[in-house]
Amino acid sequence: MTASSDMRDDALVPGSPAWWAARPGAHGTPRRGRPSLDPGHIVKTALRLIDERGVQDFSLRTLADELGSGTATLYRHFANKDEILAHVVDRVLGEPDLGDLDTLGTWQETLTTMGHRLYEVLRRHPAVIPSLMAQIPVGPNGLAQREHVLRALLGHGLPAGLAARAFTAVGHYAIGFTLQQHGPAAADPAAAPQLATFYRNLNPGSFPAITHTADVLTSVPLDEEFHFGLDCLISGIERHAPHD
Amino acid sequence: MTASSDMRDDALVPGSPAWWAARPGAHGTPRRGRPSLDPGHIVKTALRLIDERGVQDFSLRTLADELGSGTATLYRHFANKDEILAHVVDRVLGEPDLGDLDTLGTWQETLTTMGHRLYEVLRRHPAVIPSLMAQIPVGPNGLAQREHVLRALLGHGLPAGLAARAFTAVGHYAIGFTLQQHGPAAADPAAAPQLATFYRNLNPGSFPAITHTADVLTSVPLDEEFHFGLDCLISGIERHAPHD
DNA sequence: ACCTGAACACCGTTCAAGT
DNA sequence: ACCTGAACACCGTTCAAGT
Repeated sequence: MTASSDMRDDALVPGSPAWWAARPGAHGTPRRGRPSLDPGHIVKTALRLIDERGVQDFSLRTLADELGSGTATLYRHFANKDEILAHVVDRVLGEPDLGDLDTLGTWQETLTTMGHRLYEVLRRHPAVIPSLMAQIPVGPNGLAQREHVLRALLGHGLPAGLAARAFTAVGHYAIGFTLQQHGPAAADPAAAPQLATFYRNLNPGSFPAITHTADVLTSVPLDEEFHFGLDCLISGIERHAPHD
Repeated sequence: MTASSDMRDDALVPGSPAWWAARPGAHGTPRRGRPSLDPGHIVKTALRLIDERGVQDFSLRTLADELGSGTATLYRHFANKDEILAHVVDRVLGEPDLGDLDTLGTWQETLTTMGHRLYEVLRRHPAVIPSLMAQIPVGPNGLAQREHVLRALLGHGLPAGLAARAFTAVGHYAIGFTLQQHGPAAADPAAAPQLATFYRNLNPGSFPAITHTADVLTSVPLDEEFHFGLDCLISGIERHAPHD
C-alpha cells in the first residue's frame, strides 16, 4: 500500500500538495555506479549541508554540486526548493522514536517526554528550525508524531480539546525555546550565550529590570531552564484537566 | 542625549551592531520637495510593503522603487537588508503602548495584558513574524517592552528568575500561536482555517487520534483558543511562584 | 561631498537541446 | 524517453563614475 492511501483522495495538503509522492525509497531501480539520486539521498544530503553551513548558505546549486549533478535534476524529484526543505524538516521530525509514548504512566509524563525528545532533536539541528516554522509539519513523520502523542494523551483520559492544545503548546514551547537559545543567530556560534551578557551590559539606570533579571538568568544551565519552563506549562495544563 | 548612551560603550549587540544609529528621525534636514528618504520613512514603507505583499516578495528593489530611488541609496541609511528587517520588527513591537502595565493589580494581569497586546499586534502584521524570529528583538522598542513588563512583574514581588522566564514564555507562546494560525502560509490566505479541515480529512483508520481531536478543535474561535492557552501558561507559572 | 546607475556574483526555476 | 547545460529573470550588494 502506498502512503497516499492514508489520505482521502483530493484533500489539499497545506504546504506542498504531492507530499507523499517523493518520499524516500519511492523510486524504482537506483542507477548502479555512482551514488544514485533517489529522493532519500537528496534529502539526507540537504540536511547535512544545512547542519554544516546553515540554511542561509544552502542553495540548490550547492546541493546539486554535492550530489555531483545539476540543479535541473533536482526538479525531477521535487517540485521546488520549499518541497525539499519540507522533506528535510520531516526527516528531522522522524529522528526521535515516539512509538513508546503510550507505555508511560501519566499524560504528564507523555508531554514531558515529548518535550524532551523534541528539544534534543532541535538542538541537533538548530539550522532547520526556521524551515520547521515556515509551515505546519504535515509530512509522514510529523503526522505520526502528532498521532502517537495524541493517542497517548487520549488514552490517559485527557479530553480531546485539551489534548490537542497541550500538544501544540508543548511543541511551540520547545521550538520557541530552542530558536532563541540555539537559533539562526548561530551564524555567529559564540552569540548564543552572549544574550544574557548583552542584557547585563545595558545601562542599569535606563533598564533596571532587564539588568537585574539578567544577573539571575546567566547562572542557570540551559537544560535546566528548558526543564523548568516545561514543568510550568504542564502544571498549567494540569489545572485545566478533569478530577484534580 | 542620544539613545546610544543607554548602552555601555562597545557592547556587541546581537544582530546589527549599529542598531541605534539609523533610528527614525535621526537624520538632519529632510530634503524638501518629494518625500524624503529618512530612515523612518524607509522602515514605514518597508513595513507597508511586507504587510501588503508578504516577506517572500519583499526585495530591496521593490522597496527602492516604491521610494522612488535606487537600491544603492538604501545602503546609505542601513548596513544591509537584515538591518532594515530588524528595524521593521522594532517598529511593529513599538505599536502597543506598554507603559501602563505597572498600573495593573497583579502580575498575572500584567502577563495576560502583555500576551493580548502582543497577540493583537502580531495579528495585524503576520508577515513580519518570520523576521521577528530570525533574531531576538533588541531594538529600542523591543528593549522598552521587555523593561516595562519585567519592571511590573518585579513590582508585584515576582522573583527575578521567574519574571524573566515568564516574559520569555508568554512571548514564545504568542509568537508560536500567531505563526501557526496566521503565519506565512498566509501566502495562500485561505489556508489558515483549513488546517483543522486537513486533519479532519485524514483517514480515521490510520490517524484515529488526530481526526478525533480535529473535530473538537474547529468549533473553538481562535481568540478563545489563544485566551485558554495563555491562562494555562500563567496558571503554571503561578504554581511556581512564592506564597501560593 | 554626496549620490546612484550599472555592474557583480549569486539565486530559484525553466526548457530547448542533447543523448 | 530521459536528462541536463545553459539561459532567464531575478536577488543582495558594491563601486566607479557622475553631479
